[in-house]
Amino acid sequence: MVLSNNDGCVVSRSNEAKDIGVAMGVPYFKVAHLEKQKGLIARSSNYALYGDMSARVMKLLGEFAPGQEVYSIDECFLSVGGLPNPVQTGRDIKSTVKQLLGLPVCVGIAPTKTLAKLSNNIAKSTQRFNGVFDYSALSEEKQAQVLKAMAVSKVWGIGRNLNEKLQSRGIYTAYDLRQADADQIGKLYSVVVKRTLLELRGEACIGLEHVGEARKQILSSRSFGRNVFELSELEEAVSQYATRACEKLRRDCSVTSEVQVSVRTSAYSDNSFADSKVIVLPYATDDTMILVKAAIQALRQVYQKGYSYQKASVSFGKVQPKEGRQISLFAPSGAEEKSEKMMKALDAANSRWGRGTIFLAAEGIEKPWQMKAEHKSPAYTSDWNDIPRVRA
DNA sequence: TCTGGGGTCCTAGGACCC
DNA sequence: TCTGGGGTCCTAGGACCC
Repeated sequence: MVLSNNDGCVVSRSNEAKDIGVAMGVPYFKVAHLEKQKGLIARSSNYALYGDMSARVMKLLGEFAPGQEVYSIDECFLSVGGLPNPVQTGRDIKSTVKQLLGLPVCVGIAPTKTLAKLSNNIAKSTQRFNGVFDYSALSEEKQAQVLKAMAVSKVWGIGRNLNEKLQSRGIYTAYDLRQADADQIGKLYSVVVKRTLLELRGEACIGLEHVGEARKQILSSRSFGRNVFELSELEEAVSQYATRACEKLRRDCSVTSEVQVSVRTSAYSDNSFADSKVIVLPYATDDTMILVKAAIQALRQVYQKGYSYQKASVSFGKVQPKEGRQISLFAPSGAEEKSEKMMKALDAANSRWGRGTIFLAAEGIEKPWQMKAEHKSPAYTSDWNDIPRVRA
């Protein structure tokens, strides 16, 4: 099983782990005894490894179709409309990824994203389809049958809340939703649910998004490895999170003028506290030093002595493209160029010699608050020191 | 007695996703 | 003792404009 950040919860399980009763999302400490009793193996999240393997898979998949949207670390949509035999393409995808990268993938084929997700779900869970399921090739009766067998809660876009509301109106399956009155559903809930309904009918309402569009909000947030009481330690953490967020910001070629800092105690604590504060800058920037300073300023306003803090986060709002931004009328002349050069040098050094090669002293050195990752697998594909040894 | 019409922008909060 | 992180979109309501 794979654990969330800070070795907190179970976020992914092998079939063997499921078989011995490890539930999705349970806190690690509640199943840790199974390691000794049943041979359960826990791994900390390893984003360097997953990110690298994901990039390889996505690059490969992109070669199979004219259009691609990378939707998450392990999913993408391909537009196969113009291809002569989508099912064959699906099989080719599966065998190529397996051969070149050693990873199993499943393919769902349908006229809309919502139906494609649903089809993928079937490809994954029904053995006899061998990992490729084509909804569009089914007769109308078969399609209805498939939708009747699918709980509405499993439909993409229907979460817990909507599921409850829909059930109270007698809508239990994907089929029930598809047959409902679209305008009425739109009025009762939202256009989002109406779109989902239309997509189930095969009417494409959610287009393929362009890859590489800049984010509108950037967040860096972590739980601490142990509880934190002192402002000085929170300042270190907030400096580090702001630094991370700045790296993301510059990678997107964006700037921000709004820095929000949040802190909170554990939600399970008796003496709980949570607050946040926004600092608005006079002009948008991507300069780590300016943004860290703003973050610390916000933190000092939000900090209250006497609480046992569990988590802090830094988020940038009002994120906009760097190109064409409004520059400052009052910044000292030459400051922009200087900052530009400094950030370039910083990013170049950290990219070449590894994150944290050059950092602000405000982040601290020892970092006793750093999150836990006590069961981490090696970064096999992204760190020279961790390259698998075939023979020694 | 009777007080317009047509917009935009912003924010907080809720819902969803992986 | 111990309970994740990072996003998106939509809506309602307030404030404001001419």
